[in-house]
Amino acid sequence: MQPNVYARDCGSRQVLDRIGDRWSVLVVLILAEGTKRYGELAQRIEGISQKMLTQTLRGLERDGLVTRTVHASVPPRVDYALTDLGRSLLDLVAGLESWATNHLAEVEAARSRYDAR
Amino acid sequence: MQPNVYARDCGSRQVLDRIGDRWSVLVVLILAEGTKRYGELAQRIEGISQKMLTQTLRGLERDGLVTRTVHASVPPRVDYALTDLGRSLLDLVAGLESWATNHLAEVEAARSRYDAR
DNA sequence: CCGAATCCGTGTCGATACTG
DNA sequence: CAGTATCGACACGGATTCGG
Repeated sequence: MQPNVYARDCGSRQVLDRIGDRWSVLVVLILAEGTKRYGELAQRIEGISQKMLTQTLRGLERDGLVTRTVHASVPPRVDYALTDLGRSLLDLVAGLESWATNHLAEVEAARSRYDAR
Repeated sequence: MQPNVYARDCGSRQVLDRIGDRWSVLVVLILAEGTKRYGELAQRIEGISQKMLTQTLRGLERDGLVTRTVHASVPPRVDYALTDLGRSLLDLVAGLESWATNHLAEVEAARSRYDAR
């Protein structure tokens, strides 16, 4: 039987949670361009704290979606890149991004209507 | 210019957040089958609290993804259904579900490797 | 200098109990 | 049946500090 996302204890829930994570999607989208340094990720994603960026990257690394490479140099340098598994997510997250941008106006209109009610 | 999901104050961030919401995805997937009552949603989604189900449905309604219909009867009856906008999300969330189920094994393997490290 | 770890205020989540 | 109210626990986020 297929994993069931509606079941409480099915791991597929946790997988969905990671995909759904607000920061994970943005990190994956940027890493789609290629290997990036920690600092570049921090700059590109406005509003993310160092703590959450580190935590997000750790989670993605743990789930096998990104690799983390530490270069022993001064100044220190840490590179992140997508794994094959991570790249298999690209179409999906790119779809999310384009849906969000394409339907933003409709959603905002619906919100105005709801709030004015 | 297109909305930029990386910008802090762009509404597309909020749209992404709703799509990414752990419960929203599950609710939308079930409503894909057709109109559902509050109670049926609560039963189908294991582990969701009444509070979060209500909150999730309100959010989806506010964003114009779901309609809420109250029937003045005893016992009360409230129906939820997807709007056209909500249906436009179906392919995407179905894709998320299938990715999660299809790659669950790989993710769990990666986690074991990481945790054993 | 860049990246990670720590402390702490705050908001959000979940469980339980209660109401129209 | 379909919510609302309340409260404790936990996770988030910011600022600061540490470490290579």
